[in-house]
Amino acid sequence: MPKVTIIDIARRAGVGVGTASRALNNSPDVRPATRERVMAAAVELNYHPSAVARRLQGRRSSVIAFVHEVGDEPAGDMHFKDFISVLARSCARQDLDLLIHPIRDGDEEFRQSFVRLLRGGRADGLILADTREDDLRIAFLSSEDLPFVAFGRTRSAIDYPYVDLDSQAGSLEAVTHLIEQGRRRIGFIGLPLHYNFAQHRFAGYQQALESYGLKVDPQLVSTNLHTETETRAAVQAMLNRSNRPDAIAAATDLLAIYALRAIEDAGLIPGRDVAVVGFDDLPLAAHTRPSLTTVRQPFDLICDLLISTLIGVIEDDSNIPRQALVRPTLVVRESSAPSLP
Amino acid sequence: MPKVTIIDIARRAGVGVGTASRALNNSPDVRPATRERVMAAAVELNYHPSAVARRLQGRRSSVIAFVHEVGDEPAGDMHFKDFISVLARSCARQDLDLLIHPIRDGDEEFRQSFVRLLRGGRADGLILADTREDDLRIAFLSSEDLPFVAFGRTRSAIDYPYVDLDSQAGSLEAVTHLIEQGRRRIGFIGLPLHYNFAQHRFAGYQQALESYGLKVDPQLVSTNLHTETETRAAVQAMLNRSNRPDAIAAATDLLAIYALRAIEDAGLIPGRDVAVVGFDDLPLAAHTRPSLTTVRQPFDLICDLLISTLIGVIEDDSNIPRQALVRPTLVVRESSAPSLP
DNA sequence: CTGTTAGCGCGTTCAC
DNA sequence: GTGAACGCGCTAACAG
Repeated sequence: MPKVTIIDIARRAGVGVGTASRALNNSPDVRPATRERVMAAAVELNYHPSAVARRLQGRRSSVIAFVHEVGDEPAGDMHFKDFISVLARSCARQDLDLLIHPIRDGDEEFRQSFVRLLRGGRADGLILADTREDDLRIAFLSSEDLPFVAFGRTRSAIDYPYVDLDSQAGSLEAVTHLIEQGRRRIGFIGLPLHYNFAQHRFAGYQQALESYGLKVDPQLVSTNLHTETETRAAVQAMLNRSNRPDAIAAATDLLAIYALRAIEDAGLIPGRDVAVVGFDDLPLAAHTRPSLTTVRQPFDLICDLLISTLIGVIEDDSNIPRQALVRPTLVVRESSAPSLP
Repeated sequence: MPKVTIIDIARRAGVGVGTASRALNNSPDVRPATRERVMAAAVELNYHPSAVARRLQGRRSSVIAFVHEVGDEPAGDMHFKDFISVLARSCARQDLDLLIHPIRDGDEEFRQSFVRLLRGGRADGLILADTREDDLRIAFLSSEDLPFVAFGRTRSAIDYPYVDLDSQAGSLEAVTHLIEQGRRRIGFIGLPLHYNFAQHRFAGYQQALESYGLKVDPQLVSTNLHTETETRAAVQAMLNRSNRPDAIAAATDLLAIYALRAIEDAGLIPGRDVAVVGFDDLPLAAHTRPSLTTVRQPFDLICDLLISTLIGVIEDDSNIPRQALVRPTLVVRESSAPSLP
């Protein structure tokens, strides 16, 4: 079966290709009757316009690439599938295709592939995930003036487009919630601080305590956690102190879940004796026992912002803000019950 | 900065566009000296060929789409990121771009988008994940004669291209390993059997027992597990029987990890009193305590096969087998220690 | 309102 | 060996 082009449907409808094109793209200047005939011809011949030809001709952008790093975090990434799916849906709404482009952790060969992608017209813009403190990719893209938006801030000096979760605000809200539940000795378990969001989440914790006149007890803070084993050990250590915490704020749901278990192992009742809050609202979080109070990232909003921002950058539209911060929402569940009198 | 095309570099090198093209694509009929000049001009002008124009002109395929379903499994999908990353690398090796195309669980509107993708030239072929027993997408693609390859068999009557893991063989090997370690009463915990791989994994378990003349005790089999809670309850029930199992085979690492915990909770030592094997070799599996014996999916091989098969289908190359079954490998760790005498 | 024509950037004939 | 010309499928610009 030969490929059916716009010429075929034009002939079939007895019109010129120009008219056919206009009819198909519902341009206003077409007589309804003519449009009908063209549309009919299109379905009859099972016509589907070539996206490639469209792009060559030089119209609107049509594909963007999602760039993420792939390292070897032992915990996998339970977010990824959901996030990418939401992002893809956001793209679809804008009639954009989503390309996936993983780069190896620390590998610096991204330059070639970025250029190939963008200059070669395979994609019109990049969404950068897993941003680091000093991100070479951002520096490179900025210097080459290639269109991108980062998901996550860095502490780079350059002013680049990004969308980020306001982790600090989320953490602040979660810990404030603990305090309002009557908790006073609140510990913190976190990821290595070279992740920006890890810093922000820790900062929110500090801010919450300070605003209530509570002191941050260094003994109750552990911020360099990687594995489950490390985390449980850290929590255990806190619990063994004579003046043990009555609540623990975790930088991540995963850490929070480990904490839940460690608390149980120590013979205490998580949620009652020691309250716990997480961060991320993994699908898992609603199913733990006790279910986990946590901070939810509004993926839909983030993805929409990511795309609209990127489009703004691509089209050089100065009306669209180049930066956006998204407030997360607190989801209260069982693990943060009020403190017993 | 204006877009630099092949014409620019031709002029710059003082040759015709034809020659420039040949030089760039290292066609044999070009004098070395000429080629040098062209190449030099290309780097000088920072030239990057337009992938779009290339495709329009009608050369080789350049992008394939990965289609997956997104439902609401509570456990997230810890595989996804790794898998997609490996797949993307396989694509990159073939100079292919990878498009991501999620469809909602059970949503039947995929037809339009598939056609738009394939007929519209946005992608040249599809990789179908999350295949179901009776998969409408496969039926549709086959009937429309659109190029695709499925990751996973179904029990469809149609003969379609697929790559799949030989789950049964993997499960057989794992359970055989348990038996050889001296285990005799082996339980099985599995996912709902409407997943094809769930059936295969269960079948492998049965096959192993039978080949050693052991009976499958229905009391020791639970195959409709979803959540951690359900799984722990199921394992607990097995453990409470007077004649408790001395090993448990799980259809999934996640289930296996839940089992590990349930065994601990029952006051038994996992790996010693009750051996456990999983399936998948999640990054997590090496870090549990005891570390988890499991069955590893060779992602690299699977991805390469997926792509080569798909290319075969696209190019209608009858030399490339349309079906492939990949044997997984057993990874022995601590959770399957020998049975005590 | 509609038909015709000129590119978009490239690979590929076909003559030289 | 190399240059010129054509066509991939489509949209935009210009005539009618």
